[in-house]
Amino acid sequence: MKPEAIKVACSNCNLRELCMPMGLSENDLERLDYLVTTRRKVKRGSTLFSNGDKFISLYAIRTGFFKTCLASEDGRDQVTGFQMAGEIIGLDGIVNDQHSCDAVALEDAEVCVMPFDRIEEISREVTALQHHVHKIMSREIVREHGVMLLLGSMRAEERLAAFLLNLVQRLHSRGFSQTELVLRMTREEIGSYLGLKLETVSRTFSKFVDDGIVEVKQRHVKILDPEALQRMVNTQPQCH
Amino acid sequence: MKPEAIKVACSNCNLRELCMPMGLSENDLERLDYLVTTRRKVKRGSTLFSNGDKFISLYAIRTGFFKTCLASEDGRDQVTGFQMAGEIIGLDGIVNDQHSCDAVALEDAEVCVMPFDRIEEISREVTALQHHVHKIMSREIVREHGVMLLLGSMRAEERLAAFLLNLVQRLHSRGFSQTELVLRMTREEIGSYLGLKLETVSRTFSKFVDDGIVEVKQRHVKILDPEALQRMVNTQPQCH
DNA sequence: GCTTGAATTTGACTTAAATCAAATTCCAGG
DNA sequence: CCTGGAATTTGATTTAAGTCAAATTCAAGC
Repeated sequence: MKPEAIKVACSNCNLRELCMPMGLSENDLERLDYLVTTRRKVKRGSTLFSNGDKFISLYAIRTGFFKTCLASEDGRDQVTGFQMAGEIIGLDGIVNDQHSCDAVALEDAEVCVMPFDRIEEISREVTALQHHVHKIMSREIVREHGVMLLLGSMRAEERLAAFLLNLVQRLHSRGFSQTELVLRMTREEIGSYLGLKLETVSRTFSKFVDDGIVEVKQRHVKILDPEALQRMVNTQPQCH
Repeated sequence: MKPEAIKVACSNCNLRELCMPMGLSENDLERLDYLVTTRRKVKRGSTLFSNGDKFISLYAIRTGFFKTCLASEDGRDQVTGFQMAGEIIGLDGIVNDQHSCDAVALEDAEVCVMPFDRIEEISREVTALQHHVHKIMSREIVREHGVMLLLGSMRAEERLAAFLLNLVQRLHSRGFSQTELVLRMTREEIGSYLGLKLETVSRTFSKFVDDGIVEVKQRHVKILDPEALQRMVNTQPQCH
């Protein structure tokens, strides 16, 4: 796995607004260019890092789509998240200096490699970066709270609705359509993330189609009635 | 809510090993005493902070027991964690400068108030603190991964077994018994955390008692067969 | 353009947990 | 010590999702 030896500059990357703190001075911006040492390409299906790997770097996703998943000793497998361009991956590794999950590319991807000791070094000097790192970690904690709410108290339809809305919202903030998306993952991976079996995911998609809420052609999804999805997520099922 | 005006020193606190980084120089240790501005007492049943409150400080729990919970717009409620002495609470607030969950004391408690701007300031100068803050946040992320696995793929018995083992393990590392514990929360709160209804929690406790795995007298639990619990967590149900 | 294996859909049936309901136990406060 | 409300337990029943199985669609490689 030979890292590409491209010299990289965050300062003129078009994902800057997603990865990096805003409103930096010229001088600080220059410092940040030293965060990313190299880029690394990850082929679809291969792992960026695996459970047990030594933790060295965080990764900013430049292109492509990842899943992170946890495998317990027995065969159980839980997808803990799906990550797309502009998002940071690898935070799980900090606490024990080794990764505790697998990060698998669901399509050919490229990431910016940011050695964590360098992140720590620069954030001692650039306050905006320090804030930013803290916010990224806090955001991940809050996201996971949301997933706990989903897994702990929602029914299958609500889970899938929340999942679809979350995906299009993130895609939309990256300039993609608010109503159409291509799923990068299988029904089984969606199911693992949502705590459902793949058959249930498939059936729930079919139900949405019957109800005229979405159109589904394989992995292509068009959302016809976003409000209906939103209502499912917001509304407690039925109060008897 | 008048904060107590006690001068506080982490350097001779007996929870130091749980809250604070290890192996500091005399000099650095002294700096850390400026982290905690005040202590605050929280009565059983009242909140340390609520969803929407402005985020100012992290809190180190000195005594007592908390739950954090998320309330969605509809009535749904999800307990996202239980926290005990030596643990840090409030990380959810960093990302949006306001808290996104409620922290409720389940018994009379006292916390050390650590203004976050001061944490950031000192961690720019004391590298060990910087590392420590990062590790604490990463640990929370990894903990939540584990909860996702639990909620996404475990059956009721496995969830409760994992819950009990986690509690005694944390209590044990605080010098308490490895086999006996007093639950600080109701069956309903346990259920909310585990994604189960309170009746299911109660039934599962009863089953464990029938099987001779635990003794339960109200909130007092004695674990008779920890290995049995461990097997439940480790072992995939039955492979047909 | 076939072929093959993977992914997906759909149906029939089962089951774990939820729901509804009632009885019991336990405290906290008068 | 007694009382009332909350917490807990237990039982009967329902239901959402899981399981098992088969058919269908799709996509990648020859």
